[in-house]
Amino acid sequence: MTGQPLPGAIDRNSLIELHSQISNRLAQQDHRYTKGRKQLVEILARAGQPMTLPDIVGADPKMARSSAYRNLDILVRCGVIRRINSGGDYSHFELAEPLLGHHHHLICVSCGNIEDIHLDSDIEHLVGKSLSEIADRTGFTPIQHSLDLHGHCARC
Amino acid sequence: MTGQPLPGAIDRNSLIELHSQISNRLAQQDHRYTKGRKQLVEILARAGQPMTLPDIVGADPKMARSSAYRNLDILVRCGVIRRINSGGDYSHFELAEPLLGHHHHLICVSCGNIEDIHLDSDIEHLVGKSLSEIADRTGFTPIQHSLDLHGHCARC
DNA sequence: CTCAGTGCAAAGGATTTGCATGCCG
DNA sequence: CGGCATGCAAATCCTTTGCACTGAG
Repeated sequence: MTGQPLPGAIDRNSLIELHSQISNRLAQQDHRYTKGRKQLVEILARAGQPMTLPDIVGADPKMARSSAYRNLDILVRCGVIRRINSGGDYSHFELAEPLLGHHHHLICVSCGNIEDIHLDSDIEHLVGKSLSEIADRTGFTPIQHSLDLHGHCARC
Repeated sequence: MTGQPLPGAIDRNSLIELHSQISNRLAQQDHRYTKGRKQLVEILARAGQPMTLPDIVGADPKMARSSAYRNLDILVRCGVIRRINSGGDYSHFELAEPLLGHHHHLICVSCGNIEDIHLDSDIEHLVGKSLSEIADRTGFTPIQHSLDLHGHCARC
């Protein structure tokens, strides 16, 4: 694997490799990697940060809202995209961690914007160990953890 | 301050003291601590874990949904209750951290249930330091952080 | 009397779904 | 051809809001 994850998956994997990975994942679940789905991935990859549905449709106005939601849902189920519920009006979507690297979020409670941040790997390790101990103890099967900082962004 | 927070605020503060604290907070913002609001707090305190609106109204069927939402909103604004958007159909509500103590969540992606967990204080300290460094660097003003473990609970 | 709080009913709005059509394999 | 994928429109359903009424001070 490569080292420190960077904002925007485009820098880590060429788009071609990215699409190829995703195509395989979809195929495993009997889904096609159609033009609309490819387009969703490219928009999110280009943005390099979580986007709302209006953001996404704004980036490609000829994309139908229902198709966007439907395809995002499929991509989420296939582990390609992650959905973040910030509590604002819209959910946010970003490329999943296997593609984007493990990271966390700054969530602005005023404007609802979300930005990616990265923690020191030592701390990540400690947190991970701590959480898996708790999971063991309670019979919980972990998938992922989220660590978000809520507050006011520099502009608000 | 008292030591390690316990599940269920009833164990830490007698209900009377709890109500008194909350009453003051509400008064500061020119709100009354009415019967309905008191009832909300008692239901959440008794549960000792995050509840959805149906849970809450189920615990007191004569409570009107709209009043419940309205009062929860006011209590959230006054820092008495915290709202958690897990991504399921309903939001969850629990007593805020000043009353319940700092803690985190196990979120079941199957059944949507949320359970409180507590982390080792050393780790909390490291995470807190790390996050405030990031906040400083980016001009972000932190209010709180959330650290949730997503996965499947023992029953699912 | 005043005005916040309450409950009912209705509206709002993000997200989902039904259905006819289009398109890739 | 067969069946998934798409887009439009309509439905869903959690949550908020309008409005008349009640009750505490």
